[in-house]
Amino acid sequence: MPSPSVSYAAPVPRNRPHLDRDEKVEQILAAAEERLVSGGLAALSVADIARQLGLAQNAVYWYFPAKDDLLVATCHRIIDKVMARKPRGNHPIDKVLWFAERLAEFAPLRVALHERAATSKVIAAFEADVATGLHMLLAGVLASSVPADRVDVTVAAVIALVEGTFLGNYSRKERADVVRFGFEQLTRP
Amino acid sequence: MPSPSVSYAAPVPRNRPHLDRDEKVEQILAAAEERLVSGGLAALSVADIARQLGLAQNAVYWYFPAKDDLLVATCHRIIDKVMARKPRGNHPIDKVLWFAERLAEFAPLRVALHERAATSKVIAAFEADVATGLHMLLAGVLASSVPADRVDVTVAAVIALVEGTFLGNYSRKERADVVRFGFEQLTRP
DNA sequence: ACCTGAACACCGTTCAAGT
DNA sequence: ACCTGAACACCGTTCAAGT
Repeated sequence: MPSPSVSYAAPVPRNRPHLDRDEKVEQILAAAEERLVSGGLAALSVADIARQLGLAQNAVYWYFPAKDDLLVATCHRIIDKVMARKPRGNHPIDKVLWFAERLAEFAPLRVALHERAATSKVIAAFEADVATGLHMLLAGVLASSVPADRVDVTVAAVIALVEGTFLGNYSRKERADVVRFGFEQLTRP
Repeated sequence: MPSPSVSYAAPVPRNRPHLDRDEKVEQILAAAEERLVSGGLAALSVADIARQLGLAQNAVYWYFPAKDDLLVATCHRIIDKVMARKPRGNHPIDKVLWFAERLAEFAPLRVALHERAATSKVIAAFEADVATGLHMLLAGVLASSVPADRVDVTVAAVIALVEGTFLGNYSRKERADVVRFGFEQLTRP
């Protein structure tokens, strides 16, 4: 009779209730983030993640009922990481440049998110949330240096300026130059 | 013996060399444009187009060796249509607003193009071509109203501003307001 | 030159079943 | 609660073959 230590049919446990749930979610999100940041939406594949983790695809579907939910959760994770870090410098332009650089790291993600928002309600809602959050954040930064009746349109223009560079092939320095110039012009009295 | 007029097995001719080649390409491109403009890259499917035209998928692959080539050709077609129409008004701001509106009609396409450029060399090259073309066009428009040493950065900022609105959920009027304000500020001496 | 048929390797998603 | 296995309907792409 075969020794219990010899397991040729199931080298991987079929179930892992002993592991912490958050830890398992974390594994999935980490794998998703890696793919998403490096290669955009096209690189995010549920099947591929399951393969890497040695799971069946349905193991992922247990935690995230659809790919869009995984996408939203991953974006949330990334944004939280960014927000945890605080920008250096006190001048508005420094803060804006800092955010522009942080966001630029995830430019393909930003684009991918908008692509999916056309089809998925979950993604559209999330994108709207992030947009208003970003708008309010920047409005707070500009409140002291821009006349009140111009804050909204200025904020919208600055955000468009920054995000617009995501669609171009900018180097780090080129983007900084354009954003700096644009910001100074847009916030002139 | 069966009458030659009864054809139960092949109601559609298996080949159509009698049709003009350009006309067949046109059919494919029209179908592709329809999907691309309405639903972005996700809605562009070679299989789906072939289904609509009553062809095998390989019939499409005969004219376009890969999906990326079909995408580029469709974008070319759309851009040519836009460029064929001339903007009204002589002031720079009128021209910019006109272009912003035209481009906005194909915002999902612009985003989809950038998404694919990360993976496909064909798309990347096309995107770069369009970008330089647009840059030169706008530089010509601004040459008379902006100091020479500022033209490049101003053009880059204006393009980023316009394209940045494609990533937001703007109505026609909101976009016009933001672009108008942004353009006036960016081109101030 | 032009097109079909069939296959390949990949998706996201779902159902039924197991522990 | 958690996970597997198998299937479904869809992709883009390729090969071999037909006219």
